[in-house]
Amino acid sequence: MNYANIIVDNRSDSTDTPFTYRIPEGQRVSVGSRVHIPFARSRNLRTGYVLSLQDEVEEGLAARIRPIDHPDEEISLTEEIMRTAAWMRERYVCRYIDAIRCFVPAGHRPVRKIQPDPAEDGADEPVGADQLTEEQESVLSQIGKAVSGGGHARFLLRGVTGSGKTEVYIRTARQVIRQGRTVIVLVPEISLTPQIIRRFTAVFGQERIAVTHSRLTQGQRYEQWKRIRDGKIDIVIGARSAVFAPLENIGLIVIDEEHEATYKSDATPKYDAVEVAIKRAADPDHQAVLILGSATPSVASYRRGQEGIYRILTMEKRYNETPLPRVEIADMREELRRGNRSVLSGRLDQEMRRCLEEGKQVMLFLNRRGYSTFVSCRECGHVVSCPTCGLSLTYHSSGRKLSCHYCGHEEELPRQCPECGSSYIRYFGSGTEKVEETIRQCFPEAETDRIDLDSIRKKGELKKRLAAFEKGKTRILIGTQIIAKGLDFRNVGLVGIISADVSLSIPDYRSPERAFQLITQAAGRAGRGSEVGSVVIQTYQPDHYAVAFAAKQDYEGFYREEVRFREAMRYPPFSDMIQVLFTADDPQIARQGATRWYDSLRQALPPEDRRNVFSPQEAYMSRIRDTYRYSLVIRCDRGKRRTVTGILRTLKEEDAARRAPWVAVVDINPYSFA
DNA sequence: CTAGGTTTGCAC
DNA sequence: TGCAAACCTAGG
Repeated sequence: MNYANIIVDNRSDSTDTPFTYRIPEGQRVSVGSRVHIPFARSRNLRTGYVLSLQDEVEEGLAARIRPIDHPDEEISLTEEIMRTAAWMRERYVCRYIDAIRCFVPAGHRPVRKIQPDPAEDGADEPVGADQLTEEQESVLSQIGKAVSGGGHARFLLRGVTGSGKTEVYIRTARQVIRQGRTVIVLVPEISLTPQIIRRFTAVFGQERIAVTHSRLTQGQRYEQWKRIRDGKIDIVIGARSAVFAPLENIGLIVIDEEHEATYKSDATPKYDAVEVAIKRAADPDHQAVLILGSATPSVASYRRGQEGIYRILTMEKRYNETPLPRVEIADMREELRRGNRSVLSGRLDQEMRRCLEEGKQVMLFLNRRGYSTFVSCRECGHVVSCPTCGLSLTYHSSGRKLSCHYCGHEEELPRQCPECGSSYIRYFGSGTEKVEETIRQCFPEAETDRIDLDSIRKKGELKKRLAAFEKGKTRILIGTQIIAKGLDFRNVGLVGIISADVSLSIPDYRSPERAFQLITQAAGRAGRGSEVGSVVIQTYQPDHYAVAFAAKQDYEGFYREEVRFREAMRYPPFSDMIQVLFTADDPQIARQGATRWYDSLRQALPPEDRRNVFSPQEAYMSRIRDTYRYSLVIRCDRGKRRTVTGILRTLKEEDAARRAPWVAVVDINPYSFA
C-alpha cells in the first residue's frame, strides 16, 4: 500500500475528512498508526491518524499529495480502534478526531519517571473460595459455555443486591485470562466502588490490573496507557472511559450497574459507554463476551434482552439468604388529612425512634433539589402533566403558566385539581431543604449528618463523612443518591425516602424508571447484616406503579408497566430521542440556529415524521457563563435514526461551510434534556 | 485548527 | 496613507 488516508488532529468540522498522503519507501505505516505530517500552510508538522490505506490515487489528486514526514514513535492505535472510532462518528454525529482522541492518553510522556501509584492493598478480601449459590452456578455455567466457545455473546445479568454478581465477574474473568485473553470491567464511579476493585486485585494481583481513575496525573495516565498497549495488562477496571482501553484480544467486557447514568458522557463526543462496549465486544478482532449487570436494568436494556439481543440471566436470591427488607409506603395525603404538615410522616417518625432505640442507624434519602417545580394535588396526588408527552408540566412563576419540557405545550396554572376538584393544588419542591432542620429538632440526641454535592467537592470529604457513619458515630445520615452507592453499611436498620414524588415528576420520560431504581437501591441498603431492615417511602402518589412495584421489589412487574408507557408514548427503546443544543453569545443567534435546523429537518423528512421534530425551545438554564442556549428535540421512530443522523450530519457540514455563528451539539439519547 | 492573505477601521 | 486588528479561506 502506497497511500494512507489520514485524519488530522484538528478540532474543526471543515477538516473532518481523511486526507491522502504518500507513504515514503521503507516507512512502516499501517491503519491506526499515528503520524506526523505537513498540513496546509503550517510550518510545523501536525499529528494525524491513519484511517485506511490504498494503493492508487485518483488522477486529479496526485499532484497535491505530500508524503508523510514520519510515524510517531510513542503511540499507535489498532485497526479495531479506528473502526470503532469511525462507528462513533456515525453514531454520535461527532468528528473523527473527537472519537479517536477518546482512545489516546490526554497528556504526553511524563517528564520525570513517576513511581506507579500506591494502589490500596486488597489482601483482606477472601479469594472467592466460598460456596456458590445454585443461581450463581447456573449463571456461570451459561456464561462459561459462551467463553469457551470463543465467540461474541451478550448477557444481561439481573441480580438483586447481594446476590453475588461480583463473584460471577471474577470467575468469568479468570476463565478468559486463562485463554490468554483480556478483560475490561466498567464501574459507575471508581471512588464509590472500592470493594469490587479490592476483590479483583485480591484474586488477580496488582501486577496485571490497571485501575484507571480521575486522580491520575497526565504522566501516570500515559504510563498506564502504555502498559496496556504493550500487553502488560490483563484487566482494566475503570469508569466509562475505560471502555477505550487499548487492549488487544479482549475476551470479556463487564459493565456493572449498567443502568447508571454515568455511562453516558456529557462531554463531546456524547457517547454511551454501554453502546461502545457492545461495539468493541462484537468486533471481529475481539469476539468478546459482554456482561451487563444490574439489580435494576434499564428498561431499554431489558427490552433488548426480551428481543433476544441479550441473554437474560437472573439471580433473585441474596447471598446467605439475607431476607429482603420490609417496605412500607407512607401516604402523605393521609398525613395531611390528619393535620400533619411536617416533612416527616407519623410512620417514618415512629420507625426512626424504634430504630435508634435499638442502636441501629438510619439513612434518609433526599432528592437533589428539584430544578423544576411541578404542580400536584395534595388531596389526591394528581400531577398536572402534558397530554401528548406524559411528562409533568413545569411551573414558570413569570407567566403563571405550566409548560412541557419536550414539546412546549402550555397551559394555565389550574385553580382546582382537574382530577378531584380540590383547591389544594400547589407547586412542589420547597420543603425538602427543611428536612435536616426538622430531623435535628425531632431527634436532638441523635448525631445527624447531611451529605450533598457541595460537601463532597472537597476531596476526601465524602470518604471521611461516610467513614463516620460506618463507625457508628453518625446515627442519622441524610443524603442524595450518592449515599445509596458507597459502602456496605452493616448497621442500617431503616431507610427512609423523604419524597418519592420529586423523582417521579422530574420532566424526563425516564423519571419512573429512576424513581424505581432509587427506591430499590435505597432499600438494598437496609438490613445488609443478618437482620431484616425496613424501608419507609413517603409519597402523595402511593398508587403510582413505580412506587408500588418498588415497594414489592418486583422488577418484572415494574418493567411490564413501564414498557407499556414507553410504547404508548413512543419513548426509547421504541424510539431514539435526539437533542441538538445551539449555543451563541447572542440569544437571537442561538435561536436562529435552532430554527434553521428545525426548518431544514422538517423539509428533509417525510410528512409523517415532521411532528417528531419538536419546536425549538430556550434551554432550561438558558444562560450559562454568558452563552445562550436553545434546544431542539427530535424523536426518531424505530429504523429512522440513521436517516435523521444523516440529515444532522449534512446540516453540520452546511454550518461549517457557511461558518455559522452558532455552535450546534448533537446528543443521541441524552441523559437529561435540561 | 492554523497560517497566511485580504479587507476593514481608524489615527495621523 | 499606514498599520494593526478583524475577517476569510484552504488544507491531501
